[in-house]
Amino acid sequence: MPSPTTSNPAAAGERSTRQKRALAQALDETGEFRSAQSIHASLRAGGERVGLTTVYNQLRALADAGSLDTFRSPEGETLYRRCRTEQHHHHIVCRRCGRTVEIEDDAVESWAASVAKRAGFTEVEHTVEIMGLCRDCRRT
Amino acid sequence: MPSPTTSNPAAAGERSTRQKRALAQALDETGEFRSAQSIHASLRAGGERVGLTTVYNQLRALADAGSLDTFRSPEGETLYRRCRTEQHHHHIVCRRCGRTVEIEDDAVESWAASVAKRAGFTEVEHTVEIMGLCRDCRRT
DNA sequence: TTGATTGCAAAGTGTTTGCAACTAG
DNA sequence: CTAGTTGCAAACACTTTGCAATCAA
Repeated sequence: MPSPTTSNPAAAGERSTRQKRALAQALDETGEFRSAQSIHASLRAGGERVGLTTVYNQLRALADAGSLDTFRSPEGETLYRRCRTEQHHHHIVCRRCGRTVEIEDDAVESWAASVAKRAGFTEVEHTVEIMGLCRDCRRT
Repeated sequence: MPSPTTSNPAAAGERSTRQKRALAQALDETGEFRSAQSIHASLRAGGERVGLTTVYNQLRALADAGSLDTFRSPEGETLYRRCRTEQHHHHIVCRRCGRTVEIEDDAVESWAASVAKRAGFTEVEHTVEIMGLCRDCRRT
């Protein structure tokens, strides 16, 4: 999306609600990737009264705003995690257990940029998916 | 009678049907990752009479048997591709007109390999999508 | 013949949306 | 007040399953 980014991060009327706070806390507690369903279950288990729809709505909003990293598990769930690095980055995903490792390496970034430029493309953006077997899943 | 070690994967009564053949051909034609829905649509468009259920059934069977690689798209679809050992190439896609340019550059290949190795992953494979505006679509 | 295969219809997932009630500012 | 939020219920998209009809060997 060639977004003319007219969106101010700390945008207009954005309220602080009990639900949002609970969700934010849940995300901070476990820095790992978690599914909406799982987060919702935890909140409920913890006594928080939050609707599943709200969890979905908020997670998507946060992800769209760039505050959360997302990735699809092999089982088909969308997993969310608080962003750790501000910069654009990629992940390696274990195709067996779904475990992910973050990649912070500018090499691809510049590679993609130069390759695109050479082909005459502008306003470039890219996605990279690396899959493999992690150490633990290596033998079986 | 001595039980013959039933360890042959491609064993028992497996039939050759029109549908299976069509599906196999579709998979061979485009060596890229494709969704079940997309494959089914192509088959239908090509005049083949194949049920969506059958496409799903066969793709899953083939994947379980290890004949197909699978991977989840960010949109939530399961993508299938015939297994292969040979390296693949990538494309840059114009997000406006859809024109694609082939990328021939091993840089990413080795980058992906080294990054994966550093993270302790094996049997690695990757996909790269670069999108942008091609020369012709640059100015509106 | 006979068991593998097909594919319609229906059931299941995870996720999104319509929208009336609710609430922070 | 009033626009941002909530969450139930219903809609959705993708995938799987039940099962009777079909068909390859």
